Amino acid sequence: MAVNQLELASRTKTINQTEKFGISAYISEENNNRLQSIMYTKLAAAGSYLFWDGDETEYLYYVRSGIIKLVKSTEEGRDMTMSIVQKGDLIMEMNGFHVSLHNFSAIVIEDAEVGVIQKKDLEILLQRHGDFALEFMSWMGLMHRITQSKFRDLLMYGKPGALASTLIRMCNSFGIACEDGIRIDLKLTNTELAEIIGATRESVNRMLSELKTEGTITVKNGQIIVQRLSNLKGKCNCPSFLVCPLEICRM
Amino acid sequence: MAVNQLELASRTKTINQTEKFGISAYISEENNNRLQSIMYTKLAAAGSYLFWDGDETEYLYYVRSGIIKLVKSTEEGRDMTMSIVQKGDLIMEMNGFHVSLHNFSAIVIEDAEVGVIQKKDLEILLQRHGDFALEFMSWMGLMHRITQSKFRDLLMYGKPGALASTLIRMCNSFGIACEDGIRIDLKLTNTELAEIIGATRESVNRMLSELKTEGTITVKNGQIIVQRLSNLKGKCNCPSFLVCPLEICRM
DNA sequence: TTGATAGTGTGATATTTCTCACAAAAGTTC
DNA sequence: GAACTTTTGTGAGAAATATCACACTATCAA
Repeated sequence: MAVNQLELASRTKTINQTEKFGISAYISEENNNRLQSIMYTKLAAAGSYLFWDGDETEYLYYVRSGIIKLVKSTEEGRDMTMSIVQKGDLIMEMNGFHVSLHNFSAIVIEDAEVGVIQKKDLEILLQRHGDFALEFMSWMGLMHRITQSKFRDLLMYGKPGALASTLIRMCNSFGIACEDGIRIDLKLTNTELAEIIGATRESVNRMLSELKTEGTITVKNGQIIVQRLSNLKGKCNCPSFLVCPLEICRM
Repeated sequence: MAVNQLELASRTKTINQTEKFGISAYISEENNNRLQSIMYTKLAAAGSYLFWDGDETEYLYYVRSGIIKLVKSTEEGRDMTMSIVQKGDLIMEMNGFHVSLHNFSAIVIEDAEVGVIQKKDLEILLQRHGDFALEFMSWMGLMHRITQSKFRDLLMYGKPGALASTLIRMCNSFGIACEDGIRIDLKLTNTELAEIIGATRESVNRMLSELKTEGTITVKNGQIIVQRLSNLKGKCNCPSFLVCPLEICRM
């Protein structure tokens, strides 16, 4: 049985592609233009780094296209992916406008075009336009809530729950409705998935196998298609989508 | 061997008690006064709730005294403590100034006096005073970074690492220098500790026993005294405190 | 001071997750 | 399309963590 139509409509990015995405959905047209006006464009090839863990937080990055992952590395070489961002997302990591250091690296995983914003320029803009500052704060608050709900899911329901939560979020952020269900339009290896949920590649592999035999997911051309979203929801205690605000349930 | 003096000085709340604490350390005297001016005082007894998961996010709470924990409950009755806040902390959970719902409950664990702030009043204040808005954003950014680093620690180094990280953070937030080391001035049961790190009471109990026999910690009057902070740091890959900004390593 | 209640300590066992080892499959390059 | 390289799949065993059961200790209120 496929996912019901209401879910498809609300849960996938297809309908959103014609609409506003990322931070622009949270700020006015005018303020969005202001924000755009202080960026300069930079192209970043897959595999390159926008910044490294420990660099100064001098700039913010507005993602125009491509995919970028935010990764914390440990000395022992185990990486943890904090977030995966795309078109419309703003990469910002700073406590204020004074000097501080990045806590993770930004690795481009699909060729990207980003708008680079000088912290100082943003500060001037925010100070001058009170309404922009408020909108920006709203967005910051939302990002914080996403982080909280994400990590809560990763901690509370074991690795299968963590994987299920991640797959649901990927549906909401990268999903495209298709006849079989929701296709996650993002190619990740099992190792990359493991780094998101804090598990080993082998565990992820076994869990995915089980989801396949259950009929919850299927894989086509290396992309995961979620056939039974409700199965995933059950594994991570995701309440009915009326209660769980979609804007928070994302990567 | 006790903790070295430099560490003691920087890592405990003793020196900070005469200084600014919580959000007031991040905003100017003038803006702090503005913030105080829109609060009304409320007393909340231990055991009471400031708000419940699912309530509308109508107010913010500035903690003047007492201790409050922010808890997410699941249907199966397993709770997870997201944060423990104290004097100077601001409890805020909102994506912007429109209607939204709390994602966790705020439970008073030591009699508290809080300043209640109407979301609408704060909005006016922030819009009117651009410098306040910037300071407020700095603080929001910092809170987000604390959340990220906390959950990262909870996920990456197993339960012993999660416990070690939590104990270090408790030293920084509630620690008082004493002759044996750092006394954590907060009484938590093993169950409460378990709810912070996402483990069972029994696991916490066994891990604490081991820390005791190692000589890393000791318990006096129901409070934990950390005797060898470096032992804890080793367990959660905490880099030297010159690299890890203290403002981020807190509860 | 005595129950009642809440919290701690600990063994035995089950379950989850990781580790290691290696084979099979898929993707890339020349 | 042969030779690499990367990724996936899987078994066996080890390690970490949870579960259950119950005794013990501390705290508190009458």
